[in-house]
Amino acid sequence: MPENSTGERPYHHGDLRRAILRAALDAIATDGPSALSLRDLARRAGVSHAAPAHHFKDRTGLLTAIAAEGHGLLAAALAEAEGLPDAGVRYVRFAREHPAHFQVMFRPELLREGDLELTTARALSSEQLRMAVTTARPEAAGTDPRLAGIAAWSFSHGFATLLLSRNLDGVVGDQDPEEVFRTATELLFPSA
Amino acid sequence: MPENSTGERPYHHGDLRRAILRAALDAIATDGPSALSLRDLARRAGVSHAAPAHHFKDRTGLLTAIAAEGHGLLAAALAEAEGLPDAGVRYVRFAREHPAHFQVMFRPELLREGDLELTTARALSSEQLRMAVTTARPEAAGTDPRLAGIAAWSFSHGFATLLLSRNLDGVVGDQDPEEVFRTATELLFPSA
DNA sequence: AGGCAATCTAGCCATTGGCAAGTTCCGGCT
DNA sequence: AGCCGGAACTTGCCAATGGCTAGATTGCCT
Repeated sequence: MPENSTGERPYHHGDLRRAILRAALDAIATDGPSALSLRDLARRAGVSHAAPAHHFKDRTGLLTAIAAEGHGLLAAALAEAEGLPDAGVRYVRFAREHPAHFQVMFRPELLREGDLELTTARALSSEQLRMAVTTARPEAAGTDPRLAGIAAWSFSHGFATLLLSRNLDGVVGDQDPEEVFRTATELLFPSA
Repeated sequence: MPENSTGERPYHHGDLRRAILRAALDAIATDGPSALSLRDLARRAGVSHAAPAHHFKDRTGLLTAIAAEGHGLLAAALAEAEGLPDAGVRYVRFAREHPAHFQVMFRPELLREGDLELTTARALSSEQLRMAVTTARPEAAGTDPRLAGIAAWSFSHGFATLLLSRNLDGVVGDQDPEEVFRTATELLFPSA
């Protein structure tokens, strides 16, 4: 008898997986992945401490699921990009809009490397990365696209990383980070 | 009586602080900062589990000390740089030679932000960063040095980060990462 | 209606970080 | 020399965590 009147929660949560994910993203965004506590997530969702394990095997499983989701979101964002600079802007925007995903996606030591969902999602996003570089620089046919890709990715990734870790606060000031990135991009890739 | 003949360790370690630091750098370099266990470090050094706390208040204190040391090392490395591209190369080289330091230095959530040693060491390295940019680009007088600094730092930091997190393995292959970075730099900063 | 599998709970264990109180030792001062 | 203050280290403790196992509950499918 669920005693549904007031306060009493039903035995089955209904959407625990998503609830845990939401809480995890929230916690990671504010305190980083290291501070993530499965038991705390369970408490927030109002379930027992062992409940999360049923949806994500372990801590690593949870982080892996987040990383996979992140790669999917990133791939979608990059797919709409028009030109290399725009792809970079979208990369940075993704990092700002999904800081928790971003902080987890590129940390192999936190992830279950063999995971299928992760592998396929990662393949998607890398493919978009590659696409953005190869299709968008017809005028620079002489340069190695592989090298250009490394350069563009390093630049965007570095900016996003430094931004999220608040290491650019002093330099960017109150300007819009996205705009700063855009102008910096024009400095490095004077194609536009 | 220390019973110095065989096996028996003296009550005082002699150089515990350094021993703990060495062990910590080792552990972080292989498993990342999240996997760091104070008790494990104590075991490795052959002391009790509470001994480390005497030299570094807590986990945060240890990581803060490492970060401060790292900023000092980075500042020293950058001080010898000749030109912006060379500074970038040295930045990447520093990350490869001191991966543990590098992985900790730019993670505020792991550090005691008020710490004096950290603050001063960080001031040193940022100053060298700024120097490398402002002094090395006389021909591009028109461009905002602040923006050029962001661009250069983002690029170098991104490359170093992606390299350490093994996200460039597939792209760099068996080439020398430093050489790859150098040629990528020439692509972005066609001054050389 | 019956049963099965997914979902969730309860309890246990090893490990960890951090704190407090006690012990050993070094070094300086008289 | 003797002593004494403080630094270096230890032992013991507590709360919290991740992960495992066994058991309870429930929705769903036939």
